[in-house]
Amino acid sequence: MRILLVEDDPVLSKQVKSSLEDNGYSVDSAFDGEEGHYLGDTEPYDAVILDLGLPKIDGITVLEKWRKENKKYPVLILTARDRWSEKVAGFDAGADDYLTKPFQMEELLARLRALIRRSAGHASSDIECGPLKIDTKSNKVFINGTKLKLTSHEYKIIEYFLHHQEKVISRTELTEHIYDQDFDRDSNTIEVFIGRLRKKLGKNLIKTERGSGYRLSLDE
Amino acid sequence: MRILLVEDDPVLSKQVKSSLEDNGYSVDSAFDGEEGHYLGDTEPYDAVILDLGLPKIDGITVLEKWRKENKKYPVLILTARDRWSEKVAGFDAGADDYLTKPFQMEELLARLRALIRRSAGHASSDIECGPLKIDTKSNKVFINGTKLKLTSHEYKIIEYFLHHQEKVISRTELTEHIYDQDFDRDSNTIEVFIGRLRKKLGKNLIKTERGSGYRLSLDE
DNA sequence: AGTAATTTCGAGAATATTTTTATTATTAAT
DNA sequence: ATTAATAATAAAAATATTCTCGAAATTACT
Repeated sequence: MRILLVEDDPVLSKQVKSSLEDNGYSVDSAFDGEEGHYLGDTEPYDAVILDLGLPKIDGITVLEKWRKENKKYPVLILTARDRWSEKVAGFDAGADDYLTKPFQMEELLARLRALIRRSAGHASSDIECGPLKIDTKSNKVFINGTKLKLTSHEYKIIEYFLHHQEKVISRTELTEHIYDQDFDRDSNTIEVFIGRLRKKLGKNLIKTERGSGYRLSLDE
Repeated sequence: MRILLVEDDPVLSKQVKSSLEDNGYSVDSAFDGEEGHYLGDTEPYDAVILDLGLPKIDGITVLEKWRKENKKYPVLILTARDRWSEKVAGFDAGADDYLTKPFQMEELLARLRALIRRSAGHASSDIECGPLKIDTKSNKVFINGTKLKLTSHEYKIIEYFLHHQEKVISRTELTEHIYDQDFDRDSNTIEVFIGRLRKKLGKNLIKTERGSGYRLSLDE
């Protein structure tokens, strides 16, 4: 984990940096707002610790700039002042947390852990198979990057296939996962859906395993 | 946004709840650890405010249970005690923020806003989607820079959408996050609100995903 | 407090889309 | 070549969504 520490007091900065490093972080230090802003702009940090009272550019301004430039890393503001109105301003400028000096190093470390843990919770939800890609969060389906329009049952089916690539899936298995419980399965609905999916996705992604079911696969 | 407030002091609880509601949140209250744990387990909250000193089950234990059960909502811990070692324990149990009593309501609101937007992956308090922009701190909505007049429910809905751009949101999910606990919902309220929002925002921002719900998105 | 204005809610009709069924055509295996 | 399994097509049925209008509830105003 890489941290940017923007703090003008050289004693405190050194002390915090060394504690962070003891705890396994890589730390870059900046000693004024300008330097801090530049580093935050150009390097990919996992979190930033930002003092408010800084030479050259004020901390809040630096933060606002980053947010305007769409920097997403979590920012923990560190400050001597303890007035709540300033905290409110800080949060609304895009700060994720606030800690007032003097502080216990353990508390800083705990807040930092919480911050990083939370910002890590936004992993992608994509699954792919060759030219086919779905985003399970937005229920979107792409073939070679262009979005397809699928109905909700079509989507359920292709999602099930993508979760079980290469596996032969019987009509029964598919039915059981698409519908809840009881369903008269002596109709040809599944076949119809497979047909429609093939028309939309291209002929050769869903193979038919005669006698057993279907299989999603790239190779022949 | 729907909030769970777990606080045993009835005076404070009532006071906080009413402030939250004034600011557009839907609030469920629990008055001991057991009730709190149960609610947090069964209802989908956008954030939880949790007191530490609770009857029946202690706050930290409740939090640990939730995290073990994989509950993801952000938790803000509220406590009279101000010793950092307890804070550290709270964070490591999975808390996302900490506020010590007594506190300024504005600070609680600011921390809550930060928590919710961060958990949705947004850095600053302005969230946009194409021509649409909201300011979550003043609850204002703009389309191409001009301010819109939305009713409070309309605002709640569009805010939820903006926090979850591109995600398909079912009517149920929407209902659960807009209203608190008791609400029948076998009416077409959601559809009516969607209709009105589309009239105000323009037809093509809120897509309907037939069979699943709605989605806020720019592309087709 | 009483009244007016606005907002929310509920029901039914109109519309649009998806799912199912039925039928016919095609394919693969023996 | 015959047969069973699968695919394609189109039309019917089921379902989901939008719209509109008025009643009820809430909020704002005097």
